[in-house]
Amino acid sequence: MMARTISHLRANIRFKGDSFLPPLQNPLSSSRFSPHATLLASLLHSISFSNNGDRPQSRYQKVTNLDHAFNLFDEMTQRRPLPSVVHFAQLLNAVAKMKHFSSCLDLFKQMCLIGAPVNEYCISIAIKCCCQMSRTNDGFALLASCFRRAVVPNVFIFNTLLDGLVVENRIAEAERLFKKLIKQKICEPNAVTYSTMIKGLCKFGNNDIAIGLLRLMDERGCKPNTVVYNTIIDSLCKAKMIEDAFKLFNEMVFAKSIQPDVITYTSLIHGLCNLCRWDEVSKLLKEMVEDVRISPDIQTFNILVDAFCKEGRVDEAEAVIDIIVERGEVPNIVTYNSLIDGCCLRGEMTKARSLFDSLTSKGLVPNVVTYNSLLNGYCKSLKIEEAMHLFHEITRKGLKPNVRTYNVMISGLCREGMPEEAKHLFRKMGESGCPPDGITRKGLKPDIVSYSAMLQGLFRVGRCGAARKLFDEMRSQGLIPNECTYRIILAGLCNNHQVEDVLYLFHLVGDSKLNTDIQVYNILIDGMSKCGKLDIARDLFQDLTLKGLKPNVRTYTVMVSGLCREGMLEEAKHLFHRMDESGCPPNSVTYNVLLQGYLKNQNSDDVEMLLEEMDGRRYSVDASTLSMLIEKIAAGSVDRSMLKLIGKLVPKEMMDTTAVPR
DNA sequence: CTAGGGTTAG
Repeated sequence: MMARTISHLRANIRFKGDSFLPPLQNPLSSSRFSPHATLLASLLHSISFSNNGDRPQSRYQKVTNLDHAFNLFDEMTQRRPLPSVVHFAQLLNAVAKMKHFSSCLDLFKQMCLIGAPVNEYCISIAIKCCCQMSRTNDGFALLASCFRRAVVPNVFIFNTLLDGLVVENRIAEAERLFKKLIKQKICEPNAVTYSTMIKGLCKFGNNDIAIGLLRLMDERGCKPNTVVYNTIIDSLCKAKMIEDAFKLFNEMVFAKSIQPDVITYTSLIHGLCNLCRWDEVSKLLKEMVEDVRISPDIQTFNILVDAFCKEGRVDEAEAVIDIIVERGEVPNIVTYNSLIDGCCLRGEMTKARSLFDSLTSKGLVPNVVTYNSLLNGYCKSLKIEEAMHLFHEITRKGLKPNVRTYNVMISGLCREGMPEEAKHLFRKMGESGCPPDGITRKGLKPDIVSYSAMLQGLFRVGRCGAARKLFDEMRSQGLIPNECTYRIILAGLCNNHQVEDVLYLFHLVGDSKLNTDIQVYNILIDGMSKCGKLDIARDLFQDLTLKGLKPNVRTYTVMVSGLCREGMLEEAKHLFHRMDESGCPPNSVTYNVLLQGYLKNQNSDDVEMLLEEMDGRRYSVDASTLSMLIEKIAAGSVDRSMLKLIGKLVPKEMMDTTAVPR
């Protein structure tokens, strides 16, 4: 009766609590906070609080710091008779919950040493610690000790080990263990076993097999639950297979009557955000809020904040943060990291910096993600000094730079033509050892992105030999070059006039996926014509259509540029006119390229016509075109009467820095 | 009393 009253009350409160959320058609015209709503909110809070007061915790469960835990453990081991295994287990669990996995293992080993009682619960905690530290093999060694102690391992232990294998990406072994449990009837998998195995399959993109396993568990009499469905739905969303995700969602809700929860909705909303399907995001958000059992939480809102930031709508993201606060939730570091990253991506470093500086006053501590966004922003804004300064601050603050941190710095230094400094960091990242807390973490290893950035830097300063050596080193590390590496190498070789090597590599790769990319052709066409091999560039341009590739604006532009370079103005003009017909209209860059071609070849009438067209399309001249125009006017090869028109084509920002003759 | 699902970065 009481339970029914509470749940009824809760439902009502949740329902009225909807007024906290703005109308969903426009999530940003936020409704103000009514006093009534405040009252309901505090009531809701008190209800969820009183429900929570289960059982008092024992002194072993209450341990909150490591010293305390060790002292208590020492005291326990002095007692005779020894305390019960339950108390030891509670202490172990408390230490594990604090994420002091290796300390927890030390305590477990000591227990074994002094002959304290050890049951399968203690062993499962110890195994959990091994797995959490990516030392699943040690977990299996502990499993062996189960057999020696005549302790029968239970399904908890196997689930933990299975998860350890999945965490370490040892998917084949996970599958083997899973099958062995069933075939040898070691223990019957439960829903957790299935969801863990399904998570592993999803992690490797085997969504179909994961769905197969979902069917299998049902057939074997293990009812799928929300977690199992959520795991697959999220994986489908991440693979942009949103229709399949919704198919499963409908099956779960309507055919199986399994309740979706906040995680189900959050996954789907995230998937829709990634596809920019905003109407459906609103619809789902509305559906979620109208279901009295479900309410969006901070993670749901963080996804919305991030989505707005990625759309470049930082103002709207900030409005979502206001809504979070109005609803009585607390924005966390993830919320602000998205916001800071959004500013950095738009080059708004002053705002990013002031957000960063305001974190402390909000009780938030920047983490390595925060720093990486700022580093990236500073590097892209060519403020390498500021980035370097911040990079050193990371370790000073007791944080550990990760591979991304290093990669951002490496590419930033390379972009500035400082490959030596980049290489220093590149070598340094491998040396990072164990942090002082004794938790063993793997040292950082340069990954494919680190190598690619480094290669780009070496090519930039013309050090092809060093690039070649680094490429071989990368291969010897077992790193497979990806499409990005491939493009960097092609462009690098082109820029250094290594024509034969480029063509050799291109033909070596043949018709593989790498060469069915228009970007590759753009690099090659541009590269070949810059190396004076216009005939090869032309062949490539002919070739790409045969391979089923569609030239884009860049393709046409580099081709026009190549033709202009060789003074083949008629052909350039012809190609230029073909662009509109091909549904690929020239952009500002194309116009500038052709204009420079005309200017170099003293084609005054065409210059005027092109300038008029640019004005009509609201395009502007770039800095190098402008200086060439000025030069030609000074030399008298372009008529001064065009100055007025030219003035219209100079963007405002350039007016301040460039002297335009009057 | 232990085990499984959703958010941020190049």
